[in-house]
Parts: sequence; C-alpha cells; structure tokens
Amino acid sequence: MDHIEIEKKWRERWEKDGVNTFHEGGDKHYVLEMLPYPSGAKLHVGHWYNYGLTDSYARFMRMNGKNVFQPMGFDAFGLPAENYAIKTGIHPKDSTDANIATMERQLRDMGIMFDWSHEFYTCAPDYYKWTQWLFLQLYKNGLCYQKKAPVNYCPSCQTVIANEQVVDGKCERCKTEVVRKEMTQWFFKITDYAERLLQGLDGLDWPEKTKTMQRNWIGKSVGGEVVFDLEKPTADANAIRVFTTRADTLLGVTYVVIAPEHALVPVLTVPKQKKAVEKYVAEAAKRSEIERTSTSKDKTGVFTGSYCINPLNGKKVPVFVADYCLSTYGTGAVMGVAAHDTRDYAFAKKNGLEIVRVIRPADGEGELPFTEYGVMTNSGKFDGLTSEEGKAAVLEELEKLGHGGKKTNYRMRDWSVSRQRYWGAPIPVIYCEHCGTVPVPEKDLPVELPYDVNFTPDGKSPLARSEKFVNTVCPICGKPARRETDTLDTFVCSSWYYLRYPDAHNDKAPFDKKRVNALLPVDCYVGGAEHACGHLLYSRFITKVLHDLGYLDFDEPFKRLVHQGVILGPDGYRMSKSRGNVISPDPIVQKYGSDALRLYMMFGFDYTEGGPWSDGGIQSCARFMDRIERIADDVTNVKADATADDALDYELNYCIKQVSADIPAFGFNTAVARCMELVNAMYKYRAGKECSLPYLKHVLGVLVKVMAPLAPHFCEELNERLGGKASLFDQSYPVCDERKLVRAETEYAVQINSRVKCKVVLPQGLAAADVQKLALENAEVKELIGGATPKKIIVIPERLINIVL
RNA sequence: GCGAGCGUGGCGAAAUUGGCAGACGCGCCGGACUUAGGAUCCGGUGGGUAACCGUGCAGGUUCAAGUCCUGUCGCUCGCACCA
Repeated sequence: MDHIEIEKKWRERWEKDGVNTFHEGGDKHYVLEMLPYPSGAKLHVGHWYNYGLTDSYARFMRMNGKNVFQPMGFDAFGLPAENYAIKTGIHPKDSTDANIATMERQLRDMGIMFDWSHEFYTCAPDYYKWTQWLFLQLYKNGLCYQKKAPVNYCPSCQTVIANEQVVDGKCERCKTEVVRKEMTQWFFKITDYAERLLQGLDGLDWPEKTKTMQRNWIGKSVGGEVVFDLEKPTADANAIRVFTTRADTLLGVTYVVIAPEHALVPVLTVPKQKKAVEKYVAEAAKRSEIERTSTSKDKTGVFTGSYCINPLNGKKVPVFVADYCLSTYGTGAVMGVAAHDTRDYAFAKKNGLEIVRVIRPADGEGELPFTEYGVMTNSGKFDGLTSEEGKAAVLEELEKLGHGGKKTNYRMRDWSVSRQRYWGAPIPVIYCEHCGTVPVPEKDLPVELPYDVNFTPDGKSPLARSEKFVNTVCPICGKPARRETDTLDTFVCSSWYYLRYPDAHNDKAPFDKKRVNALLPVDCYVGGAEHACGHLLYSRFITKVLHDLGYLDFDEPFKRLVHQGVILGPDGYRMSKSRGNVISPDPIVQKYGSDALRLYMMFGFDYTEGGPWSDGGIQSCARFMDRIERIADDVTNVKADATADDALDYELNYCIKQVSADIPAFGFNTAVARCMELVNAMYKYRAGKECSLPYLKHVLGVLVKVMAPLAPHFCEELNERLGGKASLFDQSYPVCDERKLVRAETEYAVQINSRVKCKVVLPQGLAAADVQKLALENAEVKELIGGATPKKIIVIPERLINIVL
C-alpha cells in the first residue's frame, strides 16, 4: 500500500464530505490541545505526540457516540518573533504568518479531525480586540490596577528583558549585567481569587502532581498578624506589622526584622546608622538580582537604631534590616524568635542578640533552635498550653489589645500583565493630562497594533516611538492625549482562547453566551506539565472572573487534564537546536506515512512519561500494518461471515474490551499491543486447518474499526477495500460481547507454601469451596502435599490456590 | 534545604491495583521458503546444568509484595530564606 497516496486520498475525502465538520447538539465532548506557538522551528515530534495521540482519543470518543468538538488555532504573539525581527529585520507579522502557514500544512498532514472553520490567530485584530475587551472588564471591576514593580533592564540593548532572557544575571544576547529598574506596570488581582483557586482544585480530574504544584504556588498559610508599636512614633508611622504562623512564640521575640525594600527603612533609620543601612540596602538590591537564589545562606543585616514594643509584654526590642526577610511576602517584616527558628537563630548568634526559650518539647528540654511544636514556657499565663492552643490564645489576646489577630496569607502574587514589547496586544488605555488614566471605550476596540514601526533597540519600545500610535485624543474631553505603549503578556491572550473556539468569528462579542455554556467546560485538555503554575492557573482565574461577571455558567475551564510526556532526543536529552538532536516528523511521514508515525508514538512510550526517541521502533509499526494488509489481501474477494471460531472470537472480544478501556485512559501503548495480539491470533488461525476465510474477513472488519482511531487513514482504506461505504468515523465503535469471554475452564496456579508448584484446570465460575475441594482431589496436587495436613488454604477465584502446610 | 515523582531483561516497556513478574515490540538465536534475502512465515529468548535465584539496596507487614510500611542510595521535575 502506498501510504502517502492513500493518506492524501482520505484527507481529501474527509474534507470533501465534511467528516470533520462540527455540528452543534447531542452529547458534546470538547477535546482541546494547548495551542501551538508558531515558531520558525516548525512542528517537531513533540507536537505530534500531543496532537496526534489526542486525536486518537477524540476519534474514539466520537465513535462512541460523543459529538466531539476539536478545534485548533495559534498563540501567535510573543517574544521570539520580535527578537527575530531585531536580528533579521523581518517584521514579526510576516515571519509569524509564514510560520503559521508551514505549521498549518504540517498539522493538516497529520490527519487530525480538526474543524478548521473555528481557527483563529491570537495576533489578529479580530481576536485581540477581545483580549483587550477582557482587560477592560477586569479594569472596570477593580481587578486591574497599576503599581511600580521592578523589571530586568539591559543597559546595552537599552531594553526591558524577560526573566528567561536573564542568564546568570546577564543579558542572554549581549552578556551585559542586567539591572533592576522600577517601572509602573499593570497587574491583575489574581490574589483576590487565591482561596477559590485553591478550593476549586479539589473537584478537578487533574494529575495530582499538577494540583499539588498549584496548591504550593498559591501557598496558603494560616497564622496571624502582630502589631509592634514603635518606641518613638513619627508622623509617617507608628507601628510595624508582621505576619507569623507561630504566635505561640511571641513572648520569645528578641528583635524585629524588616526587608531592605520596606517602606519604613528610611523612617526607622537613626542618623548614626544611616550610612551603614544605606550601604546594606544598596548591596542587597544588587544581591537579590544576581546571587539571591544560590548562596546567601549567611544571615546578614544591620541595626536601624530604632526599637519597637512587644504588644504582649511591653518589652522593647531592636529593629534590624536584613535581606533574609522578603519584601514580597506577608508584610515584609518578621518577628525574630531566635530560640525557635533556624534562620532567626543564625541571625541572633551572628549579631549577639538575646535568645529566649518559650517552647519546650513535651518531655525534657531539647536543643536550640527548637522549631517543632511543643509546650509553652516562660510565657506567664500561657505557660503549659500546647503550641496549637497557644497560637489561638495569643491571637485572641492580641485582638483584645487591638494589636493584631488571625490572618491568612498567600504566597501567590498579583499577575503582572505589562510587557514593554511591540509584538503583543496593546493595552487599551489612554493617558490624558486632564482626565488622567482613561480606559479605551469598548466601541473603539481594537486598539490596533501599527505595522510600520522601527525595531532597532534604543531604550524605547517600538510602539513608544510610533507617533502615529501614541498620539490620540482623550475619549472623555477630546483633547490630545497619549496611548499606553506597553502590550499585554501573551498569557493574557491564552487565558481565554478556549472560550473563543465555539464562536471564533463572532464580531459582536468575544463569544456567544449560549454557545459557550453549551460547549464548555473543556472535557479533556491535553498539554505539557510546564504550564502548571502559568497558563493553567491564569485560565482558571479568568474563567472565575467571567463567571462572576455573569458571562459564564461554569467557573472551572478544564474538567479533565492530561499531560503528555516529553519526547527526548535519541541521546536522551531534551530536543534543542543547539544540541542538534531535534527529530523532525516530516521525513518520517514522507517515508512511512503519518499513521505509522502515530502508531509508533503510541506504542513506544507511556503517554504521560515520554522518553528518548529511537528510530528502530517506527519500522515495527510499519511492519505491523503490512501484516494486517496481507490478511486483507487474502480475504478481499470472499464474502464475510460471522460464523465463529471460539478461540479467535475470544481474542477478538478481549481485544475490543481492552482497547476500549485503554484509549480513554490514554493507555495507547497497551491498546496497540492488544491489537498486535489479535493480529498474531489471526495469523495462527489462518495457518490452521480449520481456517475459514469468510470468518477471518469478519474479524478483520471488526479490527479495522477497533483500530480506526489509532491509524485513521489506513483503516479507512482497508474498510473501503473490504466493501465498506461510509466513513468509519460515522460508525459506532465495536462493543465487546461479554458472553464470548466466558470460557468453560480456568487454569489455576497451585501454590504450596506460596510457591507455584503446578497448574490445574477447573470449570469456570466455581465457588471457592468447590475449587478447594476439586484441587485437593487432583492427583498431582495430592502428590505435592504428600499426606501432610494443610494448615490453611487460600483460594482466589479464577486465579490461584495457595496451600499452606 | 523543602515538596512531588520515578528506579523492572541487552533495549522501549506490561502487570486486572496485594494474587502465576517480564504481555506487546525491538534486538538476538534457530528453522522454513528461496539463486539470494536486509522481504515473508514458524519457533525460541530474565539468570542458572540443577535445586533454585531474580523488580536499585537493607529491613518489615502478609498465606502471598514490583505493588503496602520504615530506612537508604541514585535519577528527574517543581519551589528555592515564604516567617
């Protein structure tokens, strides 16, 4: 069979007959793969693994009566295209369009049943118009705000660069040391949804690992806030607030630490300490950029010269600035309990601070620092309480005193959506001297990205230099005003795209409410695990926001999530251009056909594990198809007949049953193995004396349906050759006849003292007592027991008998 | 450092979830058909002559452990001073 030829033929046939066209109604099943970024590197085998195998799942669901919706589009904004433009001068839009054309051709060659009429590109104005609309909804509802935040800035390239472009603190392109720069940026208030994002995880059919990662990322921690009054209040401040999970240790506080970036640093620093503190803060700013992650185990810090008051006992404690306290978590200040925290202990030792024990183990003293829960001591009226009781009691007391109380903290921070970049959706905001920050009215969307801009880096983004773009009029007062020149993070574009597919060309709204509520949530979402705390979290957030605003009936976008494993290069390393170990699917498809590639990707790996690519396996799958074709050659001209051979009929139904369970569980490797077993049985049958070609043809006809989701073109071709008229994908999947799996006899393994000694054949379906009785009557078993009296006999129905002597 | 996951033949991997370890395939060995085969078909293939031994290593629970528990080593991923 010329696979290239027949694959082309069937793709054209499907197209012509509208086999892949989605019609609304019925028992919908929305299958979605994470949409690709159109890079110049084209599709690699990893995309195939993701899209090709998920398509097999989708085809299976379709043959099982589901009305499957499986769309595809392109996540087309982003940094690589812009960097490419800086390097080559080729406009991002042009290179992106070209890449999309190539990738779309490759995707079509895969033979996936995408309904292309729902396709979109996130970089097209008719899509990003609605990304901007989304921004405005968040803005209007208080979920979007501006604040100053640090960005990475390369002084040589004169541009802001992304975190992933910073390698060892240096710019990946020019190796210049990157500096931190404070800039005003837009944020989405994802932290408002922290608790719901956490709670919602429980009901999702997602990999536990991914849920755990999101839980850790959200980082809920239940504790309390303590207010330390300043010894000398000023006009600017009168107290330091700290967050703690160990309120039971409050009476052991011997100092308080604030982060170098804390607003109170200048307020609390006394003139005598000014020089030392300023020097420390400057050094910390540098360190946090370059080596914060690896080394700074050393607990450094300097005294501000000021003191604050422990609200519980009125004790005066010194305030330090130290970089082991993070400005980004909690209140940016912590209480120092040297006796019960390893970091505080190290800091106190180094700075000669007092160490006061207030918790002891339930028995004895134990060494310091003692960081576990125990019993309160040296704590006056709290003495004797357990840590658990003490936490509650202390926080209650603080509340009475008006100096704190219970508080829950989340590690997650708000989502920064500003990018000082050209190739993204412009943020729809206008700055007016008279009216201030003004959102672009919805009727004026989209704010179009100008094509004609200059990419040479000179300290401003290309958008900021485009006078035509920047200069506008204020929508309120009509006077000259300037546009925001930052663009949106591409994760904003991809945070709502699954809502666009059902109604991809709607120019009145981002989606039709009825249609979206009918088709969503996504029933099965498949993509890489690396998006656990990015895209997958943002999408959940946006869905919840749109739900709360009344646009959606559901508040979780993806019911079931599956991660495909990573296909590594033949050398066992992640595929990369620099390693030169990238496997391109194109030559493989040209040589063996896309079905052979698909089968191999299924057969060679555990889907969620992935693994190194190997060339050898692909031939085995091509050979497997040849074996099936050879049977087809034998039976093409006979009339099919279902007069059964018991042994082969058993194999056939066993295969149907197993494959039907494997495919929805993404167990493709075993599904293919079961089909191979059936083909082996067919060969055995064909070689036997009792072989009936009409029956063999019947079995082949069923196999072709069973395998249709796994090798769609090939199976369609065989089906046609066997006399089938309609497309297999408009037919039902074979159903296992359980009666055919009932056999008269079962072979039991007989164990003596837990070791298999022999086998006995007994009728199927016996009660345990009868199994035991018959087994003990067996001559071989009798001999093995040799007259000894069994102490205990365990019978596992249809499996084994264990006789303990 | 913390958290999660993994470790099974020469290789990719299976194992009804505590019940005959190694399905299926690659590779290898042998046979058939052949002028020939790197095509195809059939058979064999964890180790050991054997009793037996075998799922990283050491223990434990159990009639029974790849599967559960404890410890340990190694690898991968995620988070990295989170108070």
